[in-house]
Amino acid sequence: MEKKHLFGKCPYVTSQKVLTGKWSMYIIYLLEQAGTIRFNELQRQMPEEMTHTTLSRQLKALENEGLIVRTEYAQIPPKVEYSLSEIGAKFSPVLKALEEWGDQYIAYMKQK
Amino acid sequence: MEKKHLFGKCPYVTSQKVLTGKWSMYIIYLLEQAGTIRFNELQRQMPEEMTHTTLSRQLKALENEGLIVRTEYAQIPPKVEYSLSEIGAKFSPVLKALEEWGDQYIAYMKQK
DNA sequence: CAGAATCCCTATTGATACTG
DNA sequence: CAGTATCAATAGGGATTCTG
Repeated sequence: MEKKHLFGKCPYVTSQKVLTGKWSMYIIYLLEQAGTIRFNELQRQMPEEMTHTTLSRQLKALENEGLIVRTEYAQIPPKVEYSLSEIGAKFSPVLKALEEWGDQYIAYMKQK
Repeated sequence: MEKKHLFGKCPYVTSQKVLTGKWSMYIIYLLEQAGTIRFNELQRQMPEEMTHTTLSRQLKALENEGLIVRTEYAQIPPKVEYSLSEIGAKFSPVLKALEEWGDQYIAYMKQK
């Protein structure tokens, strides 16, 4: 993923780029719910199947973008925890609005 | 684009799929601002260059997803207007939250 | 003016195997 | 456990050309 100059001038274009990853919104949501969560547990809680390769890449992308924090414990077997960064935590209102709209949208599409 | 079963159970996954298009957020934003807008005018107001082919595809995708309404006037030269649908208009709070967060994010990244 | 039809090209994803 | 490396498959965007 490796993006540069993500911070342009337009908040919409910027947000869109940050949220490019296919699972980014749900990852942020899970981190917000869990507070802190380990890699494998995160993978298990994803709504659809995904390989750890994919999850790993998305996490790294979000980390590079500054949204999440990765904490590695020097032990064997390895233990790595993820949580939201400060700016990542501020994404919360967006998630809230998104959840409400998403539910309305789902309901609306079902009735058709 | 042509997506099926966009309405799953999870509002986040659903939203993410709807917003997949590289320009979807900005298009919705422009339609919200303009109310009603013609194809070429829409293209001119996009923040970055994009061909009409690409814009056309994104608009069709958003139309298929029910977010926007396309009105065609039977005249020559053709005149087509786009506006938000009812469910599309309800996306407004998300845009608002997104704009705020995007600005914060841009400011945060600049200072680093 | 507002597309549709093509082709090309790249980014992203998925699958698999290997590692400390 | 939590990755990395590699390759194959795909989707999405961009450019060009043609149309009523």
